[in-house]
Amino acid sequence: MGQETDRVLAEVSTDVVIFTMREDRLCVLLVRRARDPFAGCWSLPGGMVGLDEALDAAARRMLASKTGVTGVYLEQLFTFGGIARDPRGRVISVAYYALVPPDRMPSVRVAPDVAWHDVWKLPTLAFDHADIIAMARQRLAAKLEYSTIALQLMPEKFTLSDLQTVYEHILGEPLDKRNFRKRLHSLGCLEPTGEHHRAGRHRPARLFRMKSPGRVEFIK
Amino acid sequence: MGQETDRVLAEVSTDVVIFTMREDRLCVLLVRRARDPFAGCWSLPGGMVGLDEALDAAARRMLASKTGVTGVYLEQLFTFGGIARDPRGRVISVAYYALVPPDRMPSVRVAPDVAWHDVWKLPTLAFDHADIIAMARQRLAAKLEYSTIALQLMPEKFTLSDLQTVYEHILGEPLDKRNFRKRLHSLGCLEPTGEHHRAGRHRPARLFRMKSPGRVEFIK
DNA sequence: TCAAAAGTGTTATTGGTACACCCATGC
DNA sequence: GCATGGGTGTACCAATAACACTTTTGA
Repeated sequence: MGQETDRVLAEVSTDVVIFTMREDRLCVLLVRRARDPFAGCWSLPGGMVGLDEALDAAARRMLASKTGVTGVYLEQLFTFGGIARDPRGRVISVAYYALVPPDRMPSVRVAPDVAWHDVWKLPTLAFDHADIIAMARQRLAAKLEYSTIALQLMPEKFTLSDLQTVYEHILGEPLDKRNFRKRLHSLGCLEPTGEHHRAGRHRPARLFRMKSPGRVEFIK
Repeated sequence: MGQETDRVLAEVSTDVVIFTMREDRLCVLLVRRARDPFAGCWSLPGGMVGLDEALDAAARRMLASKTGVTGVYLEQLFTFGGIARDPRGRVISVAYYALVPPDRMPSVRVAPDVAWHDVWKLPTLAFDHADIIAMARQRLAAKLEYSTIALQLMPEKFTLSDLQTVYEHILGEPLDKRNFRKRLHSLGCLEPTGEHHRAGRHRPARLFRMKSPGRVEFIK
Protein backbone atom coordinates (compact mmCIF):
# COMPACT_ATOMS: atom_id res chain seq x y z
CA MET A 1 0.00 0.00 0.00
CA GLY A 2 2.94 2.29 0.70
CA GLN A 3 4.07 2.56 -2.88
CA GLU A 4 1.73 2.70 -5.82
CA THR A 5 2.05 0.09 -8.53
CA ASP A 6 -0.23 -1.23 -11.20
CA ARG A 7 -3.41 -2.36 -9.59
CA VAL A 8 -3.51 -6.12 -9.37
CA LEU A 9 -6.85 -7.62 -8.54
CA ALA A 10 -7.26 -11.03 -7.02
CA GLU A 11 -10.21 -13.08 -5.97
CA VAL A 12 -10.62 -13.11 -2.22
CA SER A 13 -12.64 -15.84 -0.56
CA THR A 14 -13.19 -17.01 2.98
CA ASP A 15 -13.31 -20.62 4.04
CA VAL A 16 -14.73 -21.43 7.43
CA VAL A 17 -13.82 -24.40 9.57
CA ILE A 18 -17.04 -24.97 11.53
CA PHE A 19 -16.49 -27.12 14.60
CA THR A 20 -19.07 -28.74 16.81
CA MET A 21 -19.24 -31.71 19.15
CA ARG A 22 -21.38 -34.62 17.99
CA GLU A 23 -21.46 -37.93 19.85
CA ASP A 24 -18.34 -37.04 21.83
CA ARG A 25 -16.38 -36.30 18.68
CA LEU A 26 -15.01 -32.99 17.42
CA CYS A 27 -16.60 -32.61 14.00
CA VAL A 28 -16.13 -30.30 11.02
CA LEU A 29 -18.85 -29.32 8.58
CA LEU A 30 -17.96 -30.24 5.01
CA VAL A 31 -19.68 -29.60 1.71
CA ARG A 32 -19.52 -31.96 -1.22
CA ARG A 33 -18.48 -30.11 -4.35
CA ALA A 34 -20.87 -30.38 -7.26
CA ARG A 35 -18.55 -29.19 -9.98
CA ASP A 36 -14.95 -29.11 -11.05
CA PRO A 37 -12.38 -28.61 -9.85
CA PHE A 38 -12.52 -31.41 -7.28
CA ALA A 39 -16.09 -32.36 -8.25
CA GLY A 40 -17.40 -34.92 -5.78
CA CYS A 41 -14.73 -34.06 -3.22
CA TRP A 42 -15.52 -32.70 0.20
CA SER A 43 -14.52 -29.12 0.95
CA LEU A 44 -14.94 -26.39 3.51
CA PRO A 45 -17.91 -24.08 3.26
CA GLY A 46 -16.68 -20.85 1.74
CA GLY A 47 -17.23 -18.28 -0.91
CA MET A 48 -16.19 -14.97 -2.32
CA VAL A 49 -15.99 -11.91 -0.13
CA GLY A 50 -18.37 -9.18 -1.25
CA LEU A 51 -16.94 -5.87 -2.34
CA ASP A 52 -18.63 -4.07 0.52
CA GLU A 53 -18.35 -6.84 3.03
CA ALA A 54 -15.83 -7.07 5.86
CA LEU A 55 -13.89 -10.31 6.03
CA ASP A 56 -15.45 -11.51 9.26
CA ALA A 57 -18.89 -10.58 7.94
CA ALA A 58 -18.26 -12.79 4.95
CA ALA A 59 -17.21 -15.64 7.22
CA ARG A 60 -20.38 -15.23 9.30
CA ARG A 61 -22.41 -15.24 6.13
CA MET A 62 -20.89 -18.60 5.09
CA LEU A 63 -21.60 -19.95 8.55
CA ALA A 64 -25.21 -18.81 8.49
CA SER A 65 -25.87 -20.04 4.98
CA LYS A 66 -24.83 -23.60 5.82
CA THR A 67 -26.05 -23.86 9.39
CA GLY A 68 -28.42 -21.00 10.10
CA VAL A 69 -26.34 -20.23 13.17
CA THR A 70 -25.42 -16.69 14.25
CA GLY A 71 -23.65 -15.15 17.19
CA VAL A 72 -21.15 -17.92 17.88
CA TYR A 73 -17.41 -17.76 18.43
CA LEU A 74 -15.51 -16.91 15.24
CA GLU A 75 -11.82 -16.17 14.82
CA GLN A 76 -9.55 -15.48 11.91
CA LEU A 77 -7.13 -18.36 11.42
CA PHE A 78 -4.71 -17.64 8.59
CA THR A 79 -4.64 -16.41 5.03
CA PHE A 80 -3.76 -18.97 2.42
CA GLY A 81 -2.34 -17.45 -0.74
CA GLY A 82 -0.26 -20.02 -2.55
CA ILE A 83 -0.22 -19.31 -6.27
CA ALA A 84 -1.49 -22.73 -7.31
CA ARG A 85 -3.98 -23.49 -4.58
CA ASP A 86 -6.93 -23.17 -6.96
CA PRO A 87 -6.43 -24.57 -10.48
CA ARG A 88 -8.86 -22.03 -11.91
CA GLY A 89 -6.60 -19.12 -11.08
CA ARG A 90 -5.38 -16.96 -8.30
CA VAL A 91 -7.65 -17.14 -5.27
CA ILE A 92 -6.61 -15.94 -1.85
CA SER A 93 -8.52 -17.44 1.03
CA VAL A 94 -8.87 -15.83 4.44
CA ALA A 95 -9.65 -18.82 6.65
CA TYR A 96 -11.74 -18.57 9.84
CA TYR A 97 -12.84 -21.09 12.38
CA ALA A 98 -16.13 -21.13 14.27
CA LEU A 99 -17.28 -23.02 17.35
CA VAL A 100 -20.94 -24.04 17.41
CA PRO A 101 -22.53 -25.42 20.60
CA PRO A 102 -24.40 -28.62 19.73
CA ASP A 103 -27.72 -27.24 21.01
CA ARG A 104 -27.41 -24.32 18.60
CA MET A 105 -27.34 -26.64 15.58
CA PRO A 106 -30.74 -27.18 14.00
CA SER A 107 -30.66 -30.96 14.11
CA VAL A 108 -32.58 -31.68 10.93
CA ARG A 109 -30.85 -29.68 8.21
CA VAL A 110 -28.90 -32.57 6.73
CA ALA A 111 -28.65 -31.68 3.10
CA PRO A 112 -27.17 -34.60 1.19
CA ASP A 113 -24.20 -32.54 0.12
CA VAL A 114 -23.45 -31.18 3.62
CA ALA A 115 -22.24 -33.41 6.43
CA TRP A 116 -20.32 -33.47 9.70
CA HIS A 117 -17.04 -35.35 9.73
CA ASP A 118 -14.91 -36.44 12.66
CA VAL A 119 -11.87 -34.20 12.60
CA TRP A 120 -9.62 -37.22 13.13
CA LYS A 121 -11.15 -39.18 10.23
CA LEU A 122 -11.42 -36.79 7.32
CA PRO A 123 -12.08 -37.81 3.73
CA THR A 124 -9.93 -36.57 0.88
CA LEU A 125 -10.39 -32.83 0.68
CA ALA A 126 -10.42 -30.31 -2.14
CA PHE A 127 -7.78 -27.61 -2.57
CA ASP A 128 -5.58 -27.10 0.50
CA HIS A 129 -8.51 -27.57 2.84
CA ALA A 130 -6.85 -30.43 4.71
CA ASP A 131 -4.08 -28.00 5.70
CA ILE A 132 -6.61 -25.42 6.80
CA ILE A 133 -8.46 -27.87 9.02
CA ALA A 134 -5.23 -29.18 10.50
CA MET A 135 -4.15 -25.67 11.39
CA ALA A 136 -7.54 -24.90 12.91
CA ARG A 137 -7.42 -28.01 15.07
CA GLN A 138 -3.93 -27.15 16.27
CA ARG A 139 -4.96 -23.60 17.09
CA LEU A 140 -7.96 -24.84 19.03
CA ALA A 141 -5.83 -27.33 20.95
CA ALA A 142 -3.29 -24.62 21.79
CA LYS A 143 -6.02 -22.33 23.08
CA LEU A 144 -7.38 -25.00 25.39
CA GLU A 145 -4.22 -24.56 27.42
CA TYR A 146 -4.56 -20.87 28.10
CA SER A 147 -8.19 -19.90 27.63
CA THR A 148 -11.74 -20.99 28.31
CA ILE A 149 -12.45 -21.42 24.61
CA ALA A 150 -13.64 -25.02 24.98
CA LEU A 151 -16.79 -23.77 26.72
CA GLN A 152 -17.89 -22.33 23.37
CA LEU A 153 -18.41 -25.90 22.21
CA MET A 154 -20.72 -26.80 25.11
CA PRO A 155 -24.51 -26.67 25.22
CA GLU A 156 -26.18 -24.41 27.76
CA LYS A 157 -26.06 -27.10 30.45
CA PHE A 158 -23.43 -29.80 30.64
CA THR A 159 -21.63 -32.09 33.03
CA LEU A 160 -17.96 -31.92 33.91
CA SER A 161 -17.46 -35.32 32.32
CA ASP A 162 -18.89 -33.97 29.06
CA LEU A 163 -16.44 -31.10 29.21
CA GLN A 164 -13.53 -33.38 29.97
CA THR A 165 -14.44 -35.48 26.95
CA VAL A 166 -14.27 -32.36 24.79
CA TYR A 167 -10.79 -31.53 26.09
CA GLU A 168 -9.58 -35.08 25.64
CA HIS A 169 -10.90 -35.41 22.13
CA ILE A 170 -9.41 -32.13 20.94
CA LEU A 171 -6.05 -32.74 22.59
CA GLY A 172 -6.03 -36.38 21.58
CA GLU A 173 -4.93 -37.57 25.03
CA PRO A 174 -6.63 -38.60 28.28
CA LEU A 175 -6.66 -36.25 31.27
CA ASP A 176 -6.70 -36.95 34.98
CA LYS A 177 -10.24 -36.53 36.28
CA ARG A 178 -9.39 -34.93 39.63
CA ASN A 179 -6.83 -32.50 38.27
CA PHE A 180 -9.18 -31.53 35.48
CA ARG A 181 -12.06 -30.78 37.85
CA LYS A 182 -9.83 -28.91 40.27
CA ARG A 183 -8.55 -26.72 37.45
CA LEU A 184 -11.97 -25.96 35.99
CA HIS A 185 -13.49 -25.19 39.37
CA SER A 186 -10.62 -22.84 40.17
CA LEU A 187 -11.33 -20.82 37.03
CA GLY A 188 -14.57 -19.70 38.65
CA CYS A 189 -16.43 -19.36 35.38
CA LEU A 190 -18.86 -22.24 35.93
CA GLU A 191 -21.85 -22.45 38.22
CA PRO A 192 -24.00 -25.47 39.09
CA THR A 193 -27.56 -25.30 37.84
CA GLY A 194 -28.70 -27.45 40.75
CA GLU A 195 -30.07 -29.96 38.29
CA HIS A 196 -28.77 -33.44 37.64
CA HIS A 197 -28.45 -35.49 34.53
CA ARG A 198 -29.41 -39.19 34.68
CA ALA A 199 -27.72 -41.25 32.01
CA GLY A 200 -27.88 -44.91 32.86
CA ARG A 201 -27.55 -47.16 35.82
CA HIS A 202 -25.13 -45.04 37.76
CA ARG A 203 -24.94 -41.91 39.85
CA PRO A 204 -26.46 -38.82 38.16
CA ALA A 205 -24.07 -36.02 37.23
CA ARG A 206 -24.42 -32.40 38.29
CA LEU A 207 -25.20 -29.97 35.50
CA PHE A 208 -23.22 -26.75 35.12
CA ARG A 209 -23.58 -23.63 33.04
CA MET A 210 -21.20 -20.77 32.19
CA LYS A 211 -21.50 -17.69 34.35
CA SER A 212 -20.89 -15.46 31.31
CA PRO A 213 -21.91 -17.38 28.20
CA GLY A 214 -20.05 -16.29 25.10
CA ARG A 215 -17.15 -14.85 27.07
CA VAL A 216 -13.73 -16.35 26.38
CA GLU A 217 -11.23 -15.68 29.14
CA PHE A 218 -7.48 -15.98 29.04
CA ILE A 219 -5.85 -17.67 31.97
CA LYS A 220 -2.38 -17.45 33.50
CA MET B 1 -14.84 -21.19 -2.74
CA GLY B 2 -17.36 -23.90 -2.03
CA GLN B 3 -20.21 -22.29 -3.89
CA GLU B 4 -19.76 -20.28 -7.02
CA THR B 5 -20.95 -16.71 -7.08
CA ASP B 6 -20.18 -13.72 -9.22
CA ARG B 7 -16.47 -13.17 -9.19
CA VAL B 8 -15.59 -10.27 -6.98
CA LEU B 9 -12.11 -8.93 -7.33
CA ALA B 10 -10.37 -6.99 -4.64
CA GLU B 11 -6.98 -5.43 -4.30
CA VAL B 12 -4.69 -7.45 -2.12
CA SER B 13 -1.64 -5.87 -0.56
CA THR B 14 0.87 -6.84 2.07
CA ASP B 15 2.19 -4.53 4.73
CA VAL B 16 5.29 -5.57 6.61
CA VAL B 17 6.22 -4.57 10.14
CA ILE B 18 10.01 -4.67 10.02
CA PHE B 19 11.55 -4.79 13.48
CA THR B 20 15.15 -4.31 14.45
CA MET B 21 17.07 -3.24 17.54
CA ARG B 22 18.82 0.12 17.31
CA GLU B 23 20.49 1.72 20.31
CA ASP B 24 18.74 -0.65 22.71
CA ARG B 25 15.33 0.24 21.30
CA LEU B 26 12.91 -1.94 19.37
CA CYS B 27 12.37 -0.04 16.13
CA VAL B 28 10.00 -0.27 13.19
CA LEU B 29 10.82 0.81 9.65
CA LEU B 30 8.39 3.43 8.36
CA VAL B 31 7.99 5.10 5.00
CA ARG B 32 6.76 8.63 4.54
CA ARG B 33 3.94 8.76 2.04
CA ALA B 34 4.46 11.09 -0.90
CA ARG B 35 0.88 11.27 -2.10
CA ASP B 36 -2.68 11.18 -0.94
CA PRO B 37 -4.31 9.64 0.89
CA PHE B 38 -2.33 10.45 4.02
CA ALA B 39 0.32 12.40 2.08
CA GLY B 40 3.18 13.25 4.43
CA CYS B 41 2.11 10.62 6.96
CA TRP B 42 4.31 7.73 7.97
CA SER B 43 3.18 4.26 6.94
CA LEU B 44 4.37 0.68 6.81
CA PRO B 45 6.28 -0.53 3.79
CA GLY B 46 3.87 -2.44 1.63
CA GLY B 47 2.46 -2.89 -1.80
CA MET B 48 0.26 -4.92 -4.02
CA VAL B 49 0.68 -8.65 -4.29
CA GLY B 50 1.58 -9.79 -7.79
CA LEU B 51 -0.77 -12.06 -9.62
CA ASP B 52 1.80 -14.84 -9.69
CA GLU B 53 3.36 -14.11 -6.37
CA ALA B 54 2.74 -15.98 -3.12
CA LEU B 55 1.80 -13.82 -0.16
CA ASP B 56 5.00 -14.44 1.77
CA ALA B 57 7.02 -13.83 -1.38
CA ALA B 58 5.35 -10.45 -1.71
CA ALA B 59 6.18 -9.66 1.91
CA ARG B 60 9.83 -10.64 1.36
CA ARG B 61 9.89 -8.45 -1.73
CA MET B 62 8.70 -5.44 0.31
CA LEU B 63 11.33 -6.20 2.91
CA ALA B 64 14.11 -6.47 0.35
CA SER B 65 13.07 -3.37 -1.53
CA LYS B 66 13.32 -1.17 1.57
CA THR B 67 16.23 -2.79 3.35
CA GLY B 68 18.04 -5.09 0.94
CA VAL B 69 17.74 -7.83 3.55
CA THR B 70 16.86 -11.44 2.71
CA GLY B 71 16.61 -14.66 4.64
CA VAL B 72 15.39 -13.27 7.94
CA TYR B 73 12.51 -14.35 10.16
CA LEU B 74 9.13 -13.52 8.64
CA GLU B 75 5.69 -14.52 9.87
CA GLN B 76 2.16 -13.80 8.78
CA LEU B 77 0.44 -11.62 11.37
CA PHE B 78 -3.19 -11.03 10.41
CA THR B 79 -5.32 -10.00 7.48
CA PHE B 80 -6.94 -6.62 7.73
CA GLY B 81 -10.03 -6.30 5.59
CA GLY B 82 -12.27 -3.57 6.96
CA ILE B 83 -14.34 -2.03 4.21
CA ALA B 84 -13.21 1.54 4.84
CA ARG B 85 -9.57 1.04 5.73
CA ASP B 86 -8.40 2.65 2.49
CA PRO B 87 -10.36 5.71 1.31
CA ARG B 88 -9.55 4.89 -2.33
CA GLY B 89 -11.55 1.68 -2.26
CA ARG B 90 -11.52 -1.83 -1.08
CA VAL B 91 -8.04 -3.02 -0.23
CA ILE B 92 -7.32 -6.11 1.80
CA SER B 93 -3.95 -6.22 3.50
CA VAL B 94 -2.19 -9.37 4.58
CA ALA B 95 0.17 -8.11 7.27
CA TYR B 96 3.50 -9.75 8.09
CA TYR B 97 6.21 -8.98 10.55
CA ALA B 98 9.92 -9.47 10.09
CA LEU B 99 12.85 -9.51 12.50
CA VAL B 100 16.13 -8.12 11.22
CA PRO B 101 19.36 -8.57 13.19
CA PRO B 102 21.10 -5.20 13.46
CA ASP B 103 24.26 -6.50 11.78
CA ARG B 104 22.20 -7.46 8.74
CA MET B 105 21.04 -3.89 8.19
CA PRO B 106 23.16 -1.95 5.72
CA SER B 107 23.85 0.99 7.96
CA VAL B 108 23.94 3.74 5.35
CA ARG B 109 20.70 3.41 3.37
CA VAL B 110 18.84 6.23 5.06
CA ALA B 111 16.59 7.56 2.36
CA PRO B 112 14.91 10.73 3.59
CA ASP B 113 11.48 9.16 3.28
CA VAL B 114 12.43 5.96 5.13
CA ALA B 115 13.29 5.89 8.82
CA TRP B 116 13.42 3.77 11.93
CA HIS B 117 11.02 4.69 14.73
CA ASP B 118 10.99 3.54 18.32
CA VAL B 119 7.99 1.24 18.62
CA TRP B 120 6.96 2.98 21.84
CA LYS B 121 7.11 6.46 20.30
CA LEU B 122 5.37 6.24 16.96
CA PRO B 123 4.23 9.22 14.90
CA THR B 124 0.72 9.47 13.50
CA LEU B 125 0.31 6.68 11.02
CA ALA B 126 -1.61 6.27 7.77
CA PHE B 127 -4.55 3.88 7.36
CA ASP B 128 -4.88 1.34 10.18
CA HIS B 129 -1.13 0.91 10.41
CA ALA B 130 -1.03 1.84 14.08
CA ASP B 131 -3.28 -1.15 14.78
CA ILE B 132 -1.07 -3.42 12.70
CA ILE B 133 2.09 -2.38 14.53
CA ALA B 134 0.39 -2.73 17.91
CA MET B 135 -0.69 -6.25 17.06
CA ALA B 136 2.78 -7.16 15.82
CA ARG B 137 4.38 -5.89 19.02
CA GLN B 138 1.92 -7.86 21.13
CA ARG B 139 2.55 -11.00 19.12
CA LEU B 140 6.28 -10.60 19.49
CA ALA B 141 5.96 -10.04 23.23
CA ALA B 142 3.76 -13.13 23.57
CA LYS B 143 6.27 -15.23 21.67
CA LEU B 144 9.12 -14.16 23.95
CA GLU B 145 7.42 -16.20 26.67
CA TYR B 146 7.34 -19.49 24.85
CA SER B 147 9.96 -19.42 22.10
CA THR B 148 13.49 -18.34 21.29
CA ILE B 149 12.25 -15.77 18.78
CA ALA B 150 14.13 -12.89 20.42
CA LEU B 151 17.41 -14.36 19.18
CA GLN B 152 16.32 -13.44 15.66
CA LEU B 153 16.86 -9.82 16.64
CA MET B 154 20.45 -10.37 17.78
CA PRO B 155 23.65 -9.92 15.80
CA GLU B 156 25.90 -12.93 15.29
CA LYS B 157 27.72 -12.33 18.59
CA PHE B 158 26.15 -10.69 21.58
CA THR B 159 26.35 -10.50 25.35
CA LEU B 160 23.69 -11.73 27.73
CA SER B 161 23.14 -8.17 28.89
CA ASP B 162 22.38 -7.15 25.31
CA LEU B 163 19.85 -9.94 25.08
CA GLN B 164 18.25 -9.02 28.37
CA THR B 165 17.87 -5.47 27.13
CA VAL B 166 15.98 -6.78 24.09
CA TYR B 167 13.58 -8.74 26.28
CA GLU B 168 13.03 -5.83 28.61
CA HIS B 169 12.39 -3.35 25.87
CA ILE B 170 9.89 -5.56 24.05
CA LEU B 171 8.06 -6.55 27.20
CA GLY B 172 8.22 -3.04 28.61
CA GLU B 173 9.35 -4.23 32.05
CA PRO B 174 12.63 -4.95 33.81
CA LEU B 175 13.73 -8.54 34.39
CA ASP B 176 15.83 -10.07 37.14
CA LYS B 177 19.36 -10.60 35.89
CA ARG B 178 20.06 -13.92 37.59
CA ASN B 179 16.73 -15.48 36.69
CA PHE B 180 17.08 -14.33 33.11
CA ARG B 181 20.54 -15.85 32.73
CA LYS B 182 19.51 -19.08 34.41
CA ARG B 183 16.60 -19.45 32.05
CA LEU B 184 18.55 -18.72 28.88
CA HIS B 185 21.40 -21.00 29.83
CA SER B 186 18.94 -23.80 30.54
CA LEU B 187 17.55 -23.53 27.02
CA GLY B 188 20.85 -24.81 25.75
CA CYS B 189 20.67 -22.94 22.47
CA LEU B 190 23.56 -20.54 23.14
CA GLU B 191 27.27 -21.20 23.17
CA PRO B 192 30.10 -18.91 24.28
CA THR B 193 32.39 -17.78 21.50
CA GLY B 194 35.27 -17.57 23.93
CA GLU B 195 35.66 -13.91 23.06
CA HIS B 196 34.93 -10.95 25.28
CA HIS B 197 33.50 -7.57 24.62
CA ARG B 198 35.11 -4.57 26.26
CA ALA B 199 32.77 -1.64 26.67
CA GLY B 200 34.06 0.82 29.18
CA ARG B 201 35.80 0.84 32.50
CA HIS B 202 34.35 -2.38 33.81
CA ARG B 203 34.64 -6.13 33.45
CA PRO B 204 34.40 -7.34 29.83
CA ALA B 205 31.34 -9.37 28.92
CA ARG B 206 31.42 -12.85 27.43
CA LEU B 207 30.15 -13.07 23.86
CA PHE B 208 27.67 -15.77 22.86
CA ARG B 209 26.27 -17.01 19.59
CA MET B 210 23.30 -19.20 18.69
CA LYS B 211 24.06 -22.87 18.21
CA SER B 212 21.56 -23.00 15.31
CA PRO B 213 21.20 -19.53 13.85
CA GLY B 214 17.84 -18.92 12.23
CA ARG B 215 16.15 -21.70 14.19
CA VAL B 216 13.24 -20.64 16.40
CA GLU B 217 12.44 -23.19 19.11
CA PHE B 218 9.35 -23.48 21.19
CA ILE B 219 9.82 -24.04 24.89
CA LYS B 220 7.70 -25.60 27.63
C1' DT C 1 -25.73 -57.15 44.68
C1' DC C 2 -23.43 -55.72 40.81
C1' DA C 3 -21.88 -52.77 37.20
C1' DA C 4 -20.93 -48.25 35.79
C1' DA C 5 -19.83 -43.56 35.96
C1' DA C 6 -19.76 -39.50 39.53
C1' DG C 7 -17.37 -37.39 42.81
C1' DT C 8 -13.57 -36.14 46.08
C1' DG C 9 -7.80 -34.75 48.77
C1' DT C 10 -3.19 -35.43 49.69
C1' DT C 11 1.56 -35.76 48.59
C1' DA C 12 5.67 -35.14 45.78
C1' DT C 13 7.87 -32.65 42.35
C1' DT C 14 8.73 -28.91 39.58
C1' DG C 15 9.27 -24.39 38.04
C1' DG C 16 9.22 -19.53 39.18
C1' DT C 17 10.34 -15.67 41.98
C1' DA C 18 12.89 -12.94 45.15
C1' DC C 19 17.09 -11.48 46.62
C1' DA C 20 22.93 -9.56 47.59
C1' DC C 21 27.48 -9.87 46.93
C1' DC C 22 32.16 -10.39 44.57
C1' DC C 23 34.77 -9.69 39.98
C1' DA C 24 37.37 -7.50 36.31
C1' DT C 25 38.36 -3.50 34.19
C1' DG C 26 39.46 1.72 32.88
C1' DC C 27 40.11 5.94 34.54
C1' DG D 1 41.13 3.15 44.70
C1' DC D 2 36.81 3.83 42.92
C1' DA D 3 33.07 3.67 39.79
C1' DT D 4 30.86 0.68 36.49
C1' DG D 5 28.54 -3.05 34.65
C1' DG D 6 29.58 -8.48 34.56
C1' DG D 7 28.81 -12.47 36.76
C1' DT D 8 27.04 -16.02 40.20
C1' DG D 9 23.53 -19.41 44.02
C1' DT D 10 20.04 -20.26 47.38
C1' DA D 11 15.68 -20.31 49.81
C1' DC D 12 10.83 -19.90 49.47
C1' DC D 13 6.39 -20.29 47.29
C1' DA D 14 3.05 -21.77 43.89
C1' DA D 15 1.51 -24.61 40.37
C1' DT D 16 1.43 -29.09 38.44
C1' DA D 17 1.34 -34.14 38.33
C1' DA D 18 0.53 -38.53 40.30
C1' DC D 19 -2.42 -41.37 42.55
C1' DA D 20 -7.34 -44.73 44.89
C1' DC D 21 -11.37 -45.06 47.00
C1' DT D 22 -16.42 -43.99 48.16
C1' DT D 23 -21.08 -42.69 46.34
C1' DT D 24 -25.27 -43.10 43.81
C1' DT D 25 -28.01 -45.10 40.72
C1' DG D 26 -30.56 -48.76 37.48
C1' DA D 27 -30.88 -53.21 36.23
